[in-house]
Amino acid sequence: MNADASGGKTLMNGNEKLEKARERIIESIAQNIHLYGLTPSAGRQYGTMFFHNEPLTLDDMTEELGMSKTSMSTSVRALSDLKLVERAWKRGVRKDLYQVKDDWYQSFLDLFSIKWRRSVSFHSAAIRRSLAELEELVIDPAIDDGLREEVTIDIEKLLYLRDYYEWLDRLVDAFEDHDIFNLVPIKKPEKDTPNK
Amino acid sequence: MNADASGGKTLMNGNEKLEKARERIIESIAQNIHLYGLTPSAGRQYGTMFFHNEPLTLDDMTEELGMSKTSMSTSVRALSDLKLVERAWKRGVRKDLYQVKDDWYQSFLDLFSIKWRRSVSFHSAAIRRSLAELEELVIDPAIDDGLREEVTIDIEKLLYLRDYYEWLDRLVDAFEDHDIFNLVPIKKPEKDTPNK
DNA sequence: AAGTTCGTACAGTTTTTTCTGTACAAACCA
DNA sequence: TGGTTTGTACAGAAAAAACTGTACGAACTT
Repeated sequence: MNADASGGKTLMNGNEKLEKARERIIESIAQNIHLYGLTPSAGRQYGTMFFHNEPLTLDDMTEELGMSKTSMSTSVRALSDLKLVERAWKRGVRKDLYQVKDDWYQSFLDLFSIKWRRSVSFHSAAIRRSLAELEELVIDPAIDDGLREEVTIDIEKLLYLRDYYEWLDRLVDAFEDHDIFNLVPIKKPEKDTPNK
Repeated sequence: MNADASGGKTLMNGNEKLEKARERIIESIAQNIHLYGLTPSAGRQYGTMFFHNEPLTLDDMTEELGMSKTSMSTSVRALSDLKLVERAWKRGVRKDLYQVKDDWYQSFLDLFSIKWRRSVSFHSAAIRRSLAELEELVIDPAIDDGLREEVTIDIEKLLYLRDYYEWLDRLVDAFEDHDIFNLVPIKKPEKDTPNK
């Protein structure tokens, strides 16, 4: 079991060490993926795929994670919806193959875009409607002055919100268009240059 | 009940209209607050506070939302942790008073900062550790070449992640320092200027 | 066309989260 | 000091979410 031929100070062999180092990262992803609105299981799935150098099938994942194929199917779909994972092809393989997208910067931008764009348009629609209603209400001569004042205050608030979501929309634009990299540049493009 | 003195085309009176307009916004917030990691209930609580022009006590919220005081207490804490809500004081009132922070831009930046900063440092720590272990492992003469190659690949991956989180950290800086407003400016500062 | 294989819809179960009521400590009041 | 009032910890109930097994349609094989 613990036979260790080398004169090292550890009881673990090399494979175990590698596995442990990977496991730590995977667990770290699992614990933080809630920021992406995903479950720890999906995070573990992602992490597993991340360290596999070949694309995986649903059956592979079932094997690796000891979970049902149904679960693998649903969570790989969730990962794909957020563009964290993409399909791959390999000739001769009939099963669907999946692999992680390797550009994490882009994945982050995609996440941001998908999540917040949806939110902005949802909110904007609600604000537009309520604003229209209140602007109609405020000029209604039949309402009393106390109410009119309340309505006026609410209109102010909604105008503020409208501006805010308009700003948020432009922020998403800046992410989508990669303008954000002008403000916060990526240091090392892809390859690391030797010696500084 | 539906006595409507005005000659309007609606059956609702002014108060109902106002209430409906508010309700739409509140529900919109409730449906989207999951982006902040909060429950719809907390969102409704926030929305209710948003339209109240006076700070609210826990008992007020219990009244407004028909939920237990315990729930109000826990979710107002969650809202405070994300700096969406702050305590207020009013002389003569013994109870704790809460109100929404009125700067949504700042709230957004706070959220971003709180959520992602924590994530970055968590990930970075894991990466540092695993990287150290693997760099020790890769120079171990006792491991075979197949394993060494795998370890080398993983080290590459971890270096990539390290760069990525370093970038994310700088991105959070840019938000915290308000540099983001240089890239995506707020249009109307606070007050809306009449006639452009 | 019959037989496989694969992915997912769906219903039911397990697990997790949210919510409530009770209980109690701290602060205030008289 | 004894009596309120206020906020929250905690245990249990209710609600929601995650997960599994079965079933089935679609695509491929022969």
